[in-house]
Amino acid sequence: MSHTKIKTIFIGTSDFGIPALRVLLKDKQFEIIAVITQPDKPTGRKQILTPPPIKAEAEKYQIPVFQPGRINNLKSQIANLKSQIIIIAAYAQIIPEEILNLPKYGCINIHGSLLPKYRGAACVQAAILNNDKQTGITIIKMDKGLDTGPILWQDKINIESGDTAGALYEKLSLLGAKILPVAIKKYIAGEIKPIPQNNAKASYVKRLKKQDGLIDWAKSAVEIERFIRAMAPWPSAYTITKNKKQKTKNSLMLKLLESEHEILQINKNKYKIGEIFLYNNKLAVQCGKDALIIKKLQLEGKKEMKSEDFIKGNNWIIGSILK
RNA sequence: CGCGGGGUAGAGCAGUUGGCAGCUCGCCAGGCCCAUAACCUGGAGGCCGUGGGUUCAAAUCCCACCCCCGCAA
Repeated sequence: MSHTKIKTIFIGTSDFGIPALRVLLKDKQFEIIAVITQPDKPTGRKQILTPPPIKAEAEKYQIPVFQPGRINNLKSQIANLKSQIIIIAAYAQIIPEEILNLPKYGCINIHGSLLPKYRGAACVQAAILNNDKQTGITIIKMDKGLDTGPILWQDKINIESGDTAGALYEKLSLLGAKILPVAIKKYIAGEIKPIPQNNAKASYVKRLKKQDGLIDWAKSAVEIERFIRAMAPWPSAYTITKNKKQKTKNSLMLKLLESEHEILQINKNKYKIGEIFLYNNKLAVQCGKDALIIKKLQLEGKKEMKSEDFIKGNNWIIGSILK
């Protein structure tokens, strides 16, 4: 390992990359010469122009920040920086091949799944949805494909039974920060050789949309419980219910935030699929198989609340059918 | 000026042709019962988000502001 610092550019947008960025900033073997992130965007209810989390972090350390609308436009400047390596974590833009080839050691990506499984954006959610017992972080050397580059390092993490996508995302973010410097150093020292991914085992998960959170009550309670965790905190699992005041509104969106499945010994003909009923004073919904006990929910325009509290003022909902 | 919902008892909600502030749950006391988280009776608990205005009279109508939330991003 040389005594000079590794000149590094960090590219990322969401807070997923923040722990990794911090670790690199503290590590004396790295010198972050620039951070590239998405442009500030209007966000929140007032549409206030807000910088991406990574930018806010970089500015604390007076690191130069670039925010190109398209990273391709920044090609020459990246070349001028003469970085030896580029780290990418959740940037939300495709990096063109010409840029990938600029740094001596190439571009390194932190990905939140055990590649080649779950290439793409919704990798964390996919692991929960598919009932995986483990997921992890894969450090790859990027090539022109989407998350297809050869693997430098991989580390696993257990998925706990109550893990939401949000919780898992955070754990993975920390895991990524832990293994990233190790992987890079070993790679630069020539101690590890990138291993090509087995494309035959690859799967791809596309970015989620709000609409993907719609619950299908015909599925089993076990599946829906998992679905709710996978959609939390975003896009969040939701269902549609008729409003009590049907004259003014047709329907309301009901977000389900936390639940537990329970195998109920009830007559199959007692409740219809999607029907809401009380079970031990708790809110329950009949699913295709078994029933789901709802613990926490949120009505459109309201704060999230425990289902017991919700019932106190909304018992009209009992007996209605969710679709 | 991005669109929209909301602030009423500890919690969740009703209550707009202005007219004594209600419901469910919880809480307190008593009763019933072998017993109870069940049931009955009684009770406490409110600046109706804030400040103005209209009115004999405002939770309700008008104006301004604060706070919370959904969509969107």
